[in-house]
Amino acid sequence: MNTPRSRGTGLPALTRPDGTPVRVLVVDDDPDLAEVLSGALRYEGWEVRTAGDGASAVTEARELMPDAVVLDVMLPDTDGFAVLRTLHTVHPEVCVLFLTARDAVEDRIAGITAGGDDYVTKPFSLEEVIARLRGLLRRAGMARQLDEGPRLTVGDLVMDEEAREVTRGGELVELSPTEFELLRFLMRNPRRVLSKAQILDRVWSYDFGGQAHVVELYISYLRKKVDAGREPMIHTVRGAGYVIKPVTGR
Amino acid sequence: MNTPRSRGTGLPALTRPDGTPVRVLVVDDDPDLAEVLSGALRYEGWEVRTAGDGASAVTEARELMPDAVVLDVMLPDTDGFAVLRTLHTVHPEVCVLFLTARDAVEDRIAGITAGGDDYVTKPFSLEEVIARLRGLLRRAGMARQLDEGPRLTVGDLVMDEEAREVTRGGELVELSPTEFELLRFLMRNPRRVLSKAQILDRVWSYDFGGQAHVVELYISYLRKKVDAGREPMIHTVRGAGYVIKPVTGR
DNA sequence: GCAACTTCTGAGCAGCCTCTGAATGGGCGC
DNA sequence: GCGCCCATTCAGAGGCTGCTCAGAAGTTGC
Repeated sequence: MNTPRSRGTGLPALTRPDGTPVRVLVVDDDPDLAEVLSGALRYEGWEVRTAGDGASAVTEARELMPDAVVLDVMLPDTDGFAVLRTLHTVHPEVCVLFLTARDAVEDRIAGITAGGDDYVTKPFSLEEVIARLRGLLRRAGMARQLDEGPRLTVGDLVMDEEAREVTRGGELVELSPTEFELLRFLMRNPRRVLSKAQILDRVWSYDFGGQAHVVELYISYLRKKVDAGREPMIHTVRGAGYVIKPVTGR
Repeated sequence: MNTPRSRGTGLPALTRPDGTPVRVLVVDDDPDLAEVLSGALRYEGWEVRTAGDGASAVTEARELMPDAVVLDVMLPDTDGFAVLRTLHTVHPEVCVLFLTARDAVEDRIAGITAGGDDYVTKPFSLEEVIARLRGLLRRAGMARQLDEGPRLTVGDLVMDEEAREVTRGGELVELSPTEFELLRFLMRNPRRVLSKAQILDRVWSYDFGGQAHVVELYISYLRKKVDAGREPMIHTVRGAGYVIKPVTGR
């Protein structure tokens, strides 16, 4: 009860300095997407509210005083830039993660994100959004009390998220982007069996239409690189999914 | 917790002698530009306020007692020089960084800035503004506890910001202005993967409309000069961006 | 006003990454 | 022990990313 834990992951939750849950506001005019996002963020143990347009976003923000805002650039009433400015005048400390279409006018985004803010292009994977948000909050000084900082460790497997570097037993392991994200998801849930459906939902973009077969494929890629010639850390649970756990700890 | 760190970078933050964050006032009548600037400065771990005209600038300055002011020369009510004079009577210690159009009366600027202040011509890059501000504050005796002064080091790569000189393993490396600024940004964030979008935001002018392709190009220029025939320090992380790190450091 | 340099665009190319399909292997229920 | 089904792996197509070259346009300094 002392170290707060997020509901979903086995890791200590990322909380505010006073121990209360991180507060996030999700702003998107697509209710389905907002629902998926807020579900995933609640799973992280965070307090989430949603808004469908710029006006209610500002209202909600005033009331909730969120630590971070996930903000679609294209809104029915205004654009994200105006909302950002209002938010910052109301609450200068808030971090903003923008959601934008890949081919959207990137130069405008470029200006917006110049500060501590960040953006993700649609379609994104939930892991990516969560990772970016965690990065933003960490950099804003939110992570303080519990930090392993930006480093994930399972046994002798270490992932440095900022440097995007993975080592096993001190040896460098080179991973492709998807492999990296898959491993990150596994490592953020050590000793927990993750179903292929869960993995697909989290690691692949929400509009991915493919089969669960890709997960198997990428697990096999990971094994070749991470477990190669060593005591395996990635295990199959037949009919259920996959787990990662330290070799000794069993 | 002893050495204060800036929010964004892993570097020690530049703070006031008493350890509190540097305080900066941004004065520009373009709210978008003011927003981008203050975002970037907050990212450095500084305390920022903004003002849109000369009158509120003076009011804000009286209240905040900033260490530095970023001041647009063209303001709706007065010009920057009048503001400067008022500021100096209120608060003689303050440093001023002027923002000015390229073809503005440069001799007037030159006269004013003789007194230790500095100026940057629009359109500027955020890295440039930040570097100038750091320089001003350092020269005003703000740098105190930390570091290295005007020298950045990553492995055997050394950058002297004031002399605008770069050496690798003692050998001089000659760089064009853009190359220099790109390398500075990389070296201020060692071991951290920087996306092309991030790099564009920071190193190129805020009005640059071009593509991320230029970043690749300039990275290749840098490699030819910095890594030429040596163990490479600049690494590509496919799908993520670029990192600089010392060769030995793994 | 000329020369040297700097910056940026476009095109081509090489290699990597992702995903599909199919063949093979292995565990588990019956 | 048999057969089914789940899981693993291979091979290859296609797309995409990043690197480099060449050249045009703009800028600076003499």
